[in-house]
Amino acid sequence: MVENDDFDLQNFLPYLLNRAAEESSLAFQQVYKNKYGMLRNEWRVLFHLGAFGEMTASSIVARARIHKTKISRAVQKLVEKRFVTRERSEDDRRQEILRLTPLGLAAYRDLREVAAAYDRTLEAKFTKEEVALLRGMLRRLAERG
Amino acid sequence: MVENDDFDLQNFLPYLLNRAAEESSLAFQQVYKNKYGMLRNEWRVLFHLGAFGEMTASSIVARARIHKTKISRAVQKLVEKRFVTRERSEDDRRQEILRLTPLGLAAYRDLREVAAAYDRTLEAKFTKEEVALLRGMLRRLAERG
DNA sequence: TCTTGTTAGTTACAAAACAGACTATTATCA
DNA sequence: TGATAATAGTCTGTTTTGTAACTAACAAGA
Repeated sequence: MVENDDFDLQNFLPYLLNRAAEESSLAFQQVYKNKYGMLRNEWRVLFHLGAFGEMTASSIVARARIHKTKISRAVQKLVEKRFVTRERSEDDRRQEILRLTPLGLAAYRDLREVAAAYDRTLEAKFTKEEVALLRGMLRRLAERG
Repeated sequence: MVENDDFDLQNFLPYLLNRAAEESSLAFQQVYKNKYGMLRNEWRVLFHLGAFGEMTASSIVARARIHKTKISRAVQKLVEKRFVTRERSEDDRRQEILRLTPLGLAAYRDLREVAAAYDRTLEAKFTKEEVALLRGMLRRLAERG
């Protein structure tokens, strides 16, 4: 029987990452959920459109690595909320060009401020160097494969 | 509409943490899902029982910070799979004492090996010092509040 | 033209998560 | 003691997600 008393669940990186991700998402989640009735995928789409300008659903899929069915549903909700418009592309009529409405832009700007402020409170737990290292490591862990 | 601002979604810690958590959970998830038909909360319960011995549902709730309805359902599934037994406590008849069966223990040991090996491949991306720092930071981020 | 294949996005149905009500048992305290 | 609150755990109805099939538009070769 294989014994491995060195293994500790509390040190298992996927476990720690999940716990940290869940806990650190809570406070921000309260805001976009209570103030704008959004779900996680909705603010992600909103932020992509706010940050990168008009995009198609598939370009958001490629950039955010969220499954296309989630994007599809998030876009539907955002259109219902009048935060986003969609227009069929002339170049390729399969594509829909997504854009923020003025209402969506206002929500984006508001939430972006909230996110930036919240990020600063998270960063304040560590030194600048630690935060930079953490971001780099998280990026490597988030890579495919 | 690309705006000039200092906030970058790609640097937002909750976003990075979620991405890293999702990506780093995938490979291990394949194993406990395909090999044992388990869900995330099921392996978490299994690992708690394997690591700490017999526990009640509420002590797992306290330790793992998973909602009690999730624990309840995970335990039901594990009992159906013959990995776990439950016995009503004599001291407090509201409580149920959960224990791994020999089958459950074997699954735990197998998955623990897989987890340990997988953790080593994640760690191999960084230096020992970086990994230690990462764990410390993730723990602080996972703290309440 | 006629396949055959690819891509954009939606839909349908099952699986799973979430939230709150609920039962049963124990604890507290006037 | 009796009233009230707290705790352990389950159940139920509603959302949300996951998976795969689907429509529609484009593309490329024979």
